[in-house]
Amino acid sequence: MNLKQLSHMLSLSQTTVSRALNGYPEVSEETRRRVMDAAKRHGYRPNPSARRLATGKSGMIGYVLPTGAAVDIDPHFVEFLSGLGDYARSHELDLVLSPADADDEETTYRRIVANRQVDAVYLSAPRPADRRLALVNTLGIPFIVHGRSEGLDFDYPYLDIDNEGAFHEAARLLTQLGHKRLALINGNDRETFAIHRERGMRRALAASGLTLGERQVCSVTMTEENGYRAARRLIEGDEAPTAILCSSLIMALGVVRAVRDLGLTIPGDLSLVAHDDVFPWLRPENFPVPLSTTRSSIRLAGARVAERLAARISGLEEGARGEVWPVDLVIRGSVAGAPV
Amino acid sequence: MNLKQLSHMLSLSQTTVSRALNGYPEVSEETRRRVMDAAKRHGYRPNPSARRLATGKSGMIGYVLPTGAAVDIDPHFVEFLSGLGDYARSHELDLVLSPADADDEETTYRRIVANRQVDAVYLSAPRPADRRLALVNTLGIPFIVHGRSEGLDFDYPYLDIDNEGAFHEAARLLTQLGHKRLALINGNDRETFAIHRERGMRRALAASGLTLGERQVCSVTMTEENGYRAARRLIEGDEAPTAILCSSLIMALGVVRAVRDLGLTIPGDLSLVAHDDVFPWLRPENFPVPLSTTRSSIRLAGARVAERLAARISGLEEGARGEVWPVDLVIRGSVAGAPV
DNA sequence: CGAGTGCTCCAAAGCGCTTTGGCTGATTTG
DNA sequence: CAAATCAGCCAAAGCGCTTTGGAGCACTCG
Repeated sequence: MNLKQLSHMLSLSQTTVSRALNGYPEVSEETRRRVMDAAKRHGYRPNPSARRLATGKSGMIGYVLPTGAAVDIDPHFVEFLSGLGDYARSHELDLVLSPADADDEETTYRRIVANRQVDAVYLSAPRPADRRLALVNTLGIPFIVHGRSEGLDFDYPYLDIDNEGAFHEAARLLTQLGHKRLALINGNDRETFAIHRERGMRRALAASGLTLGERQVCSVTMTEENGYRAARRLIEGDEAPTAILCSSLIMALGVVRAVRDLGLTIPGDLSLVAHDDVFPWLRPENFPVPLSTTRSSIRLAGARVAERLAARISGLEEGARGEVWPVDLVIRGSVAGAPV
Repeated sequence: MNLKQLSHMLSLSQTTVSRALNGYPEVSEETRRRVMDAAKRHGYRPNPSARRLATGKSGMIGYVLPTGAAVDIDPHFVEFLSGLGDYARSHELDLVLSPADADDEETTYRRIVANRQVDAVYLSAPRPADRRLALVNTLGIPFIVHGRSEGLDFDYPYLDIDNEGAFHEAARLLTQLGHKRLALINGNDRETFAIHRERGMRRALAASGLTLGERQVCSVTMTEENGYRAARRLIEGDEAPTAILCSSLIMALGVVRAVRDLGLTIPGDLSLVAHDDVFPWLRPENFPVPLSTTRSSIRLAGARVAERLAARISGLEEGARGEVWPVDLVIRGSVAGAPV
């Protein structure tokens, strides 16, 4: 069933039918109703390729997926996707994942924009002075960044959580509990979120006249194993920390294992706070000792990004609005006063 | 730069240019070279919407993503995606995720097929007599199933791992070690993979004259928490098992925690084997006691599915070929003889 | 009463590509 | 040597939709 057939059986022109369906004003309400009715009854659905060809719009949002033998997609991605999908579903938006060589995402961005495959894109895991943002910005396609960059000479729309504030609060709590030697097990410190977390932590320490030594900061890919290694290195080094901030629950698993292996206890010997993106399959309250966290649902962020993307596509949102969500600090059993 | 412009500057017809570019034979080699050259030099790229409209092909593969407030996307998905992306990237294939209400995926399948949005689709997590397969099969779009269904009156192409064999082997090992009371912590038993695993396990037990009681089998969503609960229920019940098979590493985390909470040890009091899909961020060898596993890389499966999908699209693969991959049984410290 | 004003609706021109059905001029073939 | 064949190219017809530029037809108003 296509437009031609439909309009023919209604004895109307394709123009009128098209307009009726797309809510244009120059068609009478009665006609519109008739058309809508017939369309529904015959299950008419406009062919998206044709529409795209005519309008240039696709009803899809894009994401360039860095891939490669050595590249692992972040497990956070799937939760973000859940949220995105939640919103997208109710608006008949599809998501196009364009796999790209992790070393050369630019070509892919150019391609999907040139091809008009998608109406908008979102970017994630931005770095300071991220070239992708500059590219996408000049390419002129609507976009939203999940996270923030830094040191760019233009503004852009983003959604981020207050990573700095979160780790500031967490560190402040620990210093208030008397901890003097803190350490940070962070994610990849080329990404802005990690930089912000470190910054927040340093600021809190500075307020108590403390500092964070170079050796008290680890920056690694967020795996259980890396959490374990980092924790061992920290604890077995001189100046062993009495409290650790950790950038992910998965790494926290490794920290907990390391602490156990070393015969220490949480929170007796070590206080631990980790960031929780709220996974359904791994929850901080179920850690051997319930884990204190800075919490922010990455899933909700996904839904919000989709919502804003949709708004930008339809012209409802414009400009470079940045949105920063506060992060909850949730205290559980894994923190205590500094050991004496 | 579009076809018209390009053909004009070459003083050729659009027909000829199009044919030259698409490798049709009715164009001389010299002309072809000239055209190819000019196309590359001017960075000509055919507009995919136009091409799609004309050919009906899109260069994209589709996946219907079940979503909903209560629906969590399986974290395995992201690893599968890594593999899929790896292959897709090198073949300029994009992946379209169409979010669907988890209770009504059919509408979405119909939509994406009717719309010709994608050239092929893949389905995952099939159930016995899965209606989606029947639907997709009659819809006539190329597809591949990751996993298998059962009880369907037609054949279909799939890629699966030997779940039954894997759990058969694992269970056999345990019985050989003298275990008499085994238990299974399985995934959702409405999905075929879970059924196969249980079947394999029962078969192995039967061979030793043992059986698996109803109460020795748990079927739950694969989260850490559910693993913990299931383990506690099993161990604290009467007829506590001396060995547990577990369908995922994430649940195994919970099992380990439960065992600890109860003051027991692995493998002294309980032997544990889990299925490992090979996540980069959680590895069985890094469990407190290195975990024995049945191992199969879900990432490789993703790549293979993409490869076969591409083959089907271009007509290189036909028919209902099923492919079943063997699963490695990897013995580590978490199994031992049955306690006396 | 004639011009102006809305309101509906339509024919036709794209959007950029592929593909069908020729049309040429050169080469073979009986 | 006329007829058949063939390689190489082209014009034009779609694919199914949106959108431009009117057209027709009441009505209103000075």
